[in-house]
Amino acid sequence: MTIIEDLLANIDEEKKLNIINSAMKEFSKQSFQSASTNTIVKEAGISKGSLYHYFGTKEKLYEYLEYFAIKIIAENIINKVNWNQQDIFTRIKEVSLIKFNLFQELPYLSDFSLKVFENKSAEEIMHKHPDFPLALYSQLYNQNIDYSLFKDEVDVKKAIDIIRWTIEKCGDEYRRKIAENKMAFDYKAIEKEIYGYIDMLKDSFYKKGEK
Amino acid sequence: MTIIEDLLANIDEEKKLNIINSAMKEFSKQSFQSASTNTIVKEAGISKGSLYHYFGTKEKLYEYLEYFAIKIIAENIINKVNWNQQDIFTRIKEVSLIKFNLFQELPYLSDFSLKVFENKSAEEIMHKHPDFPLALYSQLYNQNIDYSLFKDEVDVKKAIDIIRWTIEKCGDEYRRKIAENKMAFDYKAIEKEIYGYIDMLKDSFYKKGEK
DNA sequence: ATAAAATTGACCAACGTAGTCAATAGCTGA
DNA sequence: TCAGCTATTGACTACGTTGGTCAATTTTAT
Repeated sequence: MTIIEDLLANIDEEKKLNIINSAMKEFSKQSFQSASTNTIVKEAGISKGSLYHYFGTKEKLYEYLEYFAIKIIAENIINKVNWNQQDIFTRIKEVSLIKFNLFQELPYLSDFSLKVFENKSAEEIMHKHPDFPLALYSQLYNQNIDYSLFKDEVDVKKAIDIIRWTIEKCGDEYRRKIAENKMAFDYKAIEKEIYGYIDMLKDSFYKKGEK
Repeated sequence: MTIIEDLLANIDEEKKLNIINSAMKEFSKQSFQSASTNTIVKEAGISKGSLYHYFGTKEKLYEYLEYFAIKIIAENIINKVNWNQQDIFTRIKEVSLIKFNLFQELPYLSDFSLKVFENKSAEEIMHKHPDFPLALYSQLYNQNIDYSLFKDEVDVKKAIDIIRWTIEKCGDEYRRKIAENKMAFDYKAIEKEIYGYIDMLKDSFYKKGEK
C-alpha cells in the first residue's frame, strides 16, 4: 500500500481522481473478474503501462480502492461531524450531507463501497485493513446523543433505522432521477427534500415541544 | 415470445424454474455482455444445446426473463391483494409479504428486476412489453385507500414513501444477514420484524384511536 | 546537455465467448 | 420388438478480450 501511495503522491490530483473514479465505476458495474483494465485506462485517459506502473496488478488496484474508499469516508465523517450536537436528527442530517458532498466528487464511491461490503464481511475487511474504523458507525448514532428527546413509547433503535433508511432511499431515488432524465444535480434541492422527510419523522418521534 | 413459451410449456416445471433462477442469478450478478451462457447452463444442470433450443439467443433469453419477471410479480400482486382493504398499512404489509413469498421460490427475481429498471426506463419497458402493468404501482397505494386515517399534519405522500422504503430496506438487511451468516430463512421472523416497524409508523402517522 | 523518471501503446499467449450441429438418448404407438 | 420421432447432449469453432510486458519515447530535473 505504501509503495502505491508513494507513486501516486507524485502524480497530479486530477489525474489521480480520474483513475480512481474510472476504476470505481468499472468495479462497481462488473464483478472483479469481468472488470476490464482496458476499460479503466480508456475512461481514465491514461495508458495501460501507467496503470500497471502505479498499481502492479489488478488485485492491488482493487485493494487500493478498498483502502481509499474506507479511508476517505471515515476521514470526512470524523473531521466534519459536530460531535457536540446532541440531536440525533441533526447528526444524521450532517452525515448524509457530508456523504452527498463526497459523492459529488467521487460519483462511484457509494456503489463501490456497497459492492465491497456485499462481497466481504466486516471481519474480512478488518483483517485486510487493520485501521478500518469499524467502531465509527456505532459512534455515529450513539456518541453524545440525547435519547430522552424521543417519545417514551418510541423504540429508539427502530426509529434510527427508519431515519437512516429514509435518507439512503431518498438519495438513491434522487440519483436515479438524475441518471435517467439527465436532471441536473441540485445540491440545495436534495438538501431540502431530505430535510422534508427528516423533519416529518422528527415531529412524529420526538416529544411535543422538543424541536 | 410465444414461440419460446410454446417450447417451455413442454418441459417440466422444476427444470424450467432451474433455468430461470440460474439465468436471473447470472444476469443480476453480471452485465448483459459479461453474463455467460456457459455459467447459466452449468448451474441450471442442462446442456448448452437445450438452452439455445429453448431461447435461440442470449438476447431472447434475457427478454424472456424481463417478460417473465414483470408478469409474475404483477400476477401475484393483482390476484392476492385484498382490494377491499382500505388501510394502507395493511395493504402495504400484504404486498411486502406477497413479494417475500415470491422471492423464496425465485431468489434472484428481486435483484434481477432491480437491474432491469436500472438500465431501462419505464417507457422503454412499456415499449417492449406493451402489457406491462405500469398503472398497477400507483393503484397499489391509491385504489380504495382511506387517507383520512392519517393525522392532518402528516404529508401522506411522504409517509407512504417512508413506509415503502422501510420495508424494502428491512428486507434487504434481512437477506444480507442470511447471505452472510448463513442464517436460516425464517418467514415468521421476517414478518414479525417488518410488522414491528410498520406498526410503529402507524402509531406515529395515524390519528389516535385509529388502530 | 545529460541523466533519470514518467508514460506510452503495440504486442502476446491464454482464455472464455456465443452459437452450431452431428450424434445420441428417450419416448411413442403399434 | 422396433421404427420413427423428438428432446437433449457436449465437443467444437472462429473470434474477441484479457492481464500483463517492455522497448521506445517523452517529460522533467539538474
